[in-house]
Amino acid sequence: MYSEIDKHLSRNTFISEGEFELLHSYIRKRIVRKRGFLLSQGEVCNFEAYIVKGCLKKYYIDDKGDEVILQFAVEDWWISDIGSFSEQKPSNLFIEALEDSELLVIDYANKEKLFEEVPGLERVFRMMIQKSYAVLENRFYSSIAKSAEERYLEFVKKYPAIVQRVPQTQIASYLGITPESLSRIKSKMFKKKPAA
Amino acid sequence: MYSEIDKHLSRNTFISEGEFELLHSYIRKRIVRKRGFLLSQGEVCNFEAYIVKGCLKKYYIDDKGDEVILQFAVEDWWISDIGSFSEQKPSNLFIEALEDSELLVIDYANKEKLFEEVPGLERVFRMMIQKSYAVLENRFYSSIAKSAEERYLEFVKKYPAIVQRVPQTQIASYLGITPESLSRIKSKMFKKKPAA
DNA sequence: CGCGACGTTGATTTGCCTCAACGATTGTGG
DNA sequence: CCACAATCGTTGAGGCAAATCAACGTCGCG
Repeated sequence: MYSEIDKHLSRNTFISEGEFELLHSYIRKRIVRKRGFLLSQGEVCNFEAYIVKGCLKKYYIDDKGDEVILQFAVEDWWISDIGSFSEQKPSNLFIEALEDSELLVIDYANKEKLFEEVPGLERVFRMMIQKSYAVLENRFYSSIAKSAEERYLEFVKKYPAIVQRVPQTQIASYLGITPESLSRIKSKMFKKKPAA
Repeated sequence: MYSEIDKHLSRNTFISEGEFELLHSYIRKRIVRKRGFLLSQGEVCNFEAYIVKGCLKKYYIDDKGDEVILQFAVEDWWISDIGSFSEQKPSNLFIEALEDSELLVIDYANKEKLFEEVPGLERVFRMMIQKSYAVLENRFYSSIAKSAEERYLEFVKKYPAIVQRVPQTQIASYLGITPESLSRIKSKMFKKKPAA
């Protein structure tokens, strides 16, 4: 049950057996059923969740009442509202399971304690978030500079697994376009280059 | 000369006199004249820079040869290409001074050493980047879900000082619209609600 | 079995871009 | 110190990518 997260966290830094045990004592397992919520708007996000199995989405509801999907997350990813978590203030976001999911969660207090007792992990988490920051920057660059079609192609290339697992409507929302537009983009692509 | 950065870094964590001195020995002052470059495309970003005085922009050049501005930074902010810095690989970005600027910079090796010797600062920097992440997330949400006009209003509200200091063309680039569009947006706003 | 979610397609609208021209301001070299 | 160039902001005309509104077939789930 812990093997994946252990491997995930020790990718760049040595962590001893004892430290792993400490880590395990600070995290707990959590199951969320399809359509279940890990976080709802208005709550303080009190966790960072590592996904052992399953698929979730993070989104907010815009003025028009539509979902705007910000992130999909599958196995071996983390999901959280970092802003809400790190400042311990209410979130505007929802995190909802798209499939039955199995998570390992750590809460704010335990994360603090863990860093005190295993300083090496503070480094690991700092590097993780630096990496996330760079990824988000790249996504941001695409979103301002590229057309809907380019963004879709990029998405398919980057996350082929998610394209399989998630309905098209939701991918459209993630890309910031309407489902109708995505449908048209796909049919146009298909005419141009009949499958690879 | 160090008073601002000391205050900045000790906002959330206690740092002793001796630790501050260590910090000062690892950073160095740097002056960049208006239109001077702190980073150019192709270089590895080997610094994180704290702005004591001045104003800079970070941008890349898109396929059409246009500047796409990703960040403005003024006094008491940090600027760097985090992706390039943390992975020590070439950057796609430029960082250029919009005014004569005075910076305090720390390079990769010194930052590592500093964290080893003052673990409390690892925490400070982790929190800083978490904060930056949250800010970037918010900006990203706006860019996919909001109209040009909404984004401009948001910008004016959030960074009134920058609106004063930076030409409109550059703000347009930051907002992901053309200067012409921004001009029209402003004139339309002015008709609707003749100043506040 | 029936209802709601999903995907597709068509007609129309719209927000923003592109291209172009022009006046005002800033900065610079002779 | 002036002249000229470059930068900046504005305005107009026309075009295009994607949104909106609407209708319809399919599928899977309760």
